[in-house]
Amino acid sequence: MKLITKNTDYAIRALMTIALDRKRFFSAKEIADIQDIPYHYLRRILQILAKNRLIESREGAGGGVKLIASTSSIHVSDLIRMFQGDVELAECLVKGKICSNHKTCVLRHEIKRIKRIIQEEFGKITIQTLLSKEKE
Amino acid sequence: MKLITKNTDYAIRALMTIALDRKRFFSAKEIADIQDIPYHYLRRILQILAKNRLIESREGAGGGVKLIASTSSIHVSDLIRMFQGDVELAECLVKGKICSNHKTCVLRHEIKRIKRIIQEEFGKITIQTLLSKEKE
DNA sequence: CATAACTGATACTATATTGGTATCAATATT
DNA sequence: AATATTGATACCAATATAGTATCAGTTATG
Repeated sequence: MKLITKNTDYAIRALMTIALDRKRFFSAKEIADIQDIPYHYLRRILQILAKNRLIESREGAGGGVKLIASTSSIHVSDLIRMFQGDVELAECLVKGKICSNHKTCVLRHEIKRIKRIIQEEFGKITIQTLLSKEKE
Repeated sequence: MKLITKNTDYAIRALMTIALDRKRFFSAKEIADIQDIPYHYLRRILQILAKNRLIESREGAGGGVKLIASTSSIHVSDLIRMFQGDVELAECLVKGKICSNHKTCVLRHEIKRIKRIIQEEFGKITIQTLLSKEKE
């Protein structure tokens, strides 16, 4: 059971890296080197973060990305949603046949409840949290 | 994010089905028909449940599987472990290079905590629970 | 203004995981 | 002997994740 995939993980690490200096632009290459993330893969991740307005990018020499969202407003749950899709509502299988019967729905209900918990827990963790705990 | 995969789901439904009559043997075909699960796939799942001593199987005509574990002793967390592997400890990437640095470990720590919670929550749900809630 | 250092967009490939099918031998019932 | 079953196992398909490559466009700077 995998809660966090590599792309989410890379996104978190990239954000933590550029949070260290909010003023300047970090190039993808620089971040990739620091965090040992495959360059091209990271580039795509950064593009997604940019589209979601967490970072701002600048093209051209001396360009790169810089953080625009506040570290405490970036919740890990948001990143998971961005990169792994939302808490997928386990569909009631088999053309409604099963679902009309209560059996599976009980399970679905429980799953939904647990997903809500997970969402909440990951919602408590922000880039800020991670950075501050790191210092301790 | 997928918490429960189809094989776990099928296993749960198969167990709920055979729990309805603990005395007799249900053939894989019968269960597959009732629950609309692909026959061959279900067969493999039943073999795993048998190896884990949740059900007992009998070969030959009139054979099949029957429940031997008590419904309240079968926790969904166990089934998840059986079919989806255990709470995978997100390995500290990149040959220790990253992990020596605290950054990622903070995240790993949080993930472990959340996995523990999930494990606990799924541990609260048993086949018994599902069957009784179904009746309400 | 040419060049180098960048990102945007996008297409492609590789690998892993999950879901599903098929087959044959062995066993029990009738 | 025929039939209905499981055991074991190999295979294939679909999907998701991870990673690579390329080209066009942009900006800084010598």
